[in-house]
Amino acid sequence: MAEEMAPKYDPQAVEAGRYQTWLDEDVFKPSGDKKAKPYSIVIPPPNVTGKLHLGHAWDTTLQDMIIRQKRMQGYDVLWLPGTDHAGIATQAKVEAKLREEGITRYDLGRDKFIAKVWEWVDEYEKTIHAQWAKMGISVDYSRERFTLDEGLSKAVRKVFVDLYNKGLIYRGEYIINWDPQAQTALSDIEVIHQDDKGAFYHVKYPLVDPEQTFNGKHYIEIATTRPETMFGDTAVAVNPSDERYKELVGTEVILPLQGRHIPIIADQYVDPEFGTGMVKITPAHDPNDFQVGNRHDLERINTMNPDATMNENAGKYVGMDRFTARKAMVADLDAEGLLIRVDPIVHSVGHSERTGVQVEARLSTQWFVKMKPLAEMSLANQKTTDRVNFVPERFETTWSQWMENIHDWVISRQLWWGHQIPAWYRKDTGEIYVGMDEPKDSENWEQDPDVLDTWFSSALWPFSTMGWPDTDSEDFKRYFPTSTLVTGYDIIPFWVARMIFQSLEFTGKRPFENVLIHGLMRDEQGRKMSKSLGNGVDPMDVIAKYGTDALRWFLSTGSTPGQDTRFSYEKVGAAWNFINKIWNASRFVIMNLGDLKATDQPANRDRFDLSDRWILSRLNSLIADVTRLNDNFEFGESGRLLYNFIWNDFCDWYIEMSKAVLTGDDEAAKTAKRKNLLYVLDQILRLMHPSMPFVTEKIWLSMPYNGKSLVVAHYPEYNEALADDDAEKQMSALIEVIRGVRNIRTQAGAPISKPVEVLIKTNSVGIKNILDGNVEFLERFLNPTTIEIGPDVKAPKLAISAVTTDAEIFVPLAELIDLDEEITRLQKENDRLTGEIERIDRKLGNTNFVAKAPEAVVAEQRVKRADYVKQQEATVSRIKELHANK
RNA sequence: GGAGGUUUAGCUCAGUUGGGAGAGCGUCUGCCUUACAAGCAGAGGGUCACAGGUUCGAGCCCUGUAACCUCCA
Repeated sequence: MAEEMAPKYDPQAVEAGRYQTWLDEDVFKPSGDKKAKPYSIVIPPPNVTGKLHLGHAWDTTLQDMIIRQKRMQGYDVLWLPGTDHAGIATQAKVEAKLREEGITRYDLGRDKFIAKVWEWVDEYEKTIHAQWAKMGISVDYSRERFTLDEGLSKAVRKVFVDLYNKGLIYRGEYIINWDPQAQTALSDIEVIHQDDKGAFYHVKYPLVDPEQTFNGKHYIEIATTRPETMFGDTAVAVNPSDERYKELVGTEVILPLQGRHIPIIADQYVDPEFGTGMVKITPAHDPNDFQVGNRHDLERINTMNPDATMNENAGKYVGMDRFTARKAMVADLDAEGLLIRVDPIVHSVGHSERTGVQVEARLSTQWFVKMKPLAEMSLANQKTTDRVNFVPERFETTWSQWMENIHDWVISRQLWWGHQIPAWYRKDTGEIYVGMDEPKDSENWEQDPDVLDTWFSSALWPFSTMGWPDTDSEDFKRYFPTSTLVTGYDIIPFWVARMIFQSLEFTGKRPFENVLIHGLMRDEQGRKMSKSLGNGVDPMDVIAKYGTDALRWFLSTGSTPGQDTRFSYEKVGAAWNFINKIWNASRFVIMNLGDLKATDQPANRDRFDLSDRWILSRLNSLIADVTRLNDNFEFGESGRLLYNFIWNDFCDWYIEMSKAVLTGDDEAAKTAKRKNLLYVLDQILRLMHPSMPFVTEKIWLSMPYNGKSLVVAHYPEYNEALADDDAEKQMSALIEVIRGVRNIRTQAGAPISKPVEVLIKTNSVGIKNILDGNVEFLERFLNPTTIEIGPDVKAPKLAISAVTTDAEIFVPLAELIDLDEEITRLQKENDRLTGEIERIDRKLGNTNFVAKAPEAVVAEQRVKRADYVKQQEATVSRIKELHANK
């Protein structure tokens, strides 16, 4: 039964309770239809203790659009949701919370601490679920996964053990990125480089040999940005080809403040152009120096504790924080006359992605994945038919370049929250055991206390969530490999790349056929949204203001694939306006259905008027275009087409024209019109449902149907029988005439409420027939006193005119017309037409153009020319007449 | 240093195998026309960053330059 619709779209009223109804109706689960093709997506799992931001909202909206359309198209659709334990981020949060209570994780101990984190997880998971519900995403909750689930943890252990046994995971001492606040190792991509203010400290390193001088001095000059690591220096290096320092190589200097004798060595690594061309080598505190140290067999002296305070190797500076120690040492160098000068510089400094503190290069024993073989395999796979399609394509370059320059992946993290590394060390011998389960004589072994990098488990997400390593599991067989993955470009190395190589390595297949990459959501000024700037926008606030559908429409159509987008409430407001337009168009249709019984078919063709044939033809090509564009993930383009069709074709023309019929007294025509209005609206709602599910469902259910839910209704399909070029041409002619008269009215300052006489002179039988056949529409749109149409229509002496392709329009407005003004206007029009004709003549006069351009293009120019000429002739003769009347 | 992106109307952005550039918002004018005034009907507004090249023809393809942004080293 059609219920009364409010005159204004109210998202709160529309959305209330709807999501729960969908869940109750269980429409988000796969159909399980074995004859249908499967289509699957796994959600990029958000941090379980985080909150969804606009980036998530964007990401999930795109996925939901794809999923809802595929579901309506009859695919057996699975969208699998889940969350990520986010090791370092989550642990940092809980530790911060504990700090407020004045305790540390060590006070609690590992087991109690982890229990505490689980409490948090349970609480925060609810937030994410509530947000997903608000967003309206059609995921299958019965398959929801968490990266620390038993099944997924088993997958993690299996992958670790297998890679270890294949020699692709190893443990070793290496210089790694160290977060001194979280006190854990970080992988290279968890380090954010940013330009910081620092200084080059020029320091004297005295020569050991009392007889030796260099440039007449008894010392050499070393420039360093990190004097606090000085106590770890084990050499000074110069470039072997640097003539200036050749004589020094092989001699020794005295390490200032410390007194140790260290050698001067030659190594390619040193850039002679940079600084003084001499660098101190500190193998335990710099990754490059570490490499130099390996080449020259230098001692590695670690001078810092894990919390970045100085250790006993730093002499009297022991216990000082690294930055305090820097100041103290510089002051002491100065006091001893060893500081030459301090040059301020801006240089790139690594910071922890999570805690923001300056990262230390630290020597330690960690677990690594040997990346080269995995990277090579991934790159090779892109040359096969099992390749991953990056959309847009250019992101494949981002990925492949990263894979080509790959470094080994540090996977151990000195955290408690995560997958504990399945490696055990024998207490007495130190022997290493790696396995799925702990050794039988577990009392003799101790498990590695560290956990794995979170990305190690998310890399398995597309298949671990499907039941792997149980390769016989139904979901794994049916829905893996997945169809499409949707994520931002910022996460390509972290996640996309790792899913690809882990999937290829362990399942022999790509994890997904397509990876759709979107950009970043920026603020109104184009800045990245960030906590520190405080410019983040909570999607829930946007929804409270404009509704989910408006936010979704903005997110899904407001951007180009791969491109960043600026958020603004104004844009969401525009989306609201559009939905309000749909709402009101629907309101009009539903209010005018009369006693029309349930139908989802158009009227019989023999009852069609021109506007019916036209709108159905337009709708039909819209369906083809939207389907094609969406299949290519071009949602912005398809959105524009939908917007234009609904607002311009459907609302401005079709509905307006329908009023002529609906207010008439031909009952059969009325019924046909009602059916067609309902049909087109129904198709529109189906097309719009994937991007704005709430409002379309609400409207659809208030139509005289027996439909259960749009979620599982059929998506429109192109129907050859509805294509009608003839109707589209005729309608264009009709619209042209109506616009012509409207233009005249504006020029004359004659509002629509003032009836005017309309004269249309045309020699074209076709045009006359169209106009005669649709005179009811002309009357409705033009408010004429009389309309005269034909070849013999006489141009009135005083009238404003307009010229269309095959007709001249006159509106006699003796009292309103300013002859000179009208002549000037027509003269301008004449000039424009002259210009157009000249331009075309230049083209057609070019023999190369006529010879080489496609025939259709040449023909089109000829048609255009003929049209312009006709219009010009009419304009010129009109000017003459007006002159004659002066 | 390497790679990628961006540069189109006042603002934010589209522009689908090259065939005289569009939208939203804003501006101006006129309308409370029975779905919508958050609306309707009109209008104005652009040497498509710059310089070359290819082509009958370039916003689109090629080369170079500039500015801004991002990633990597």
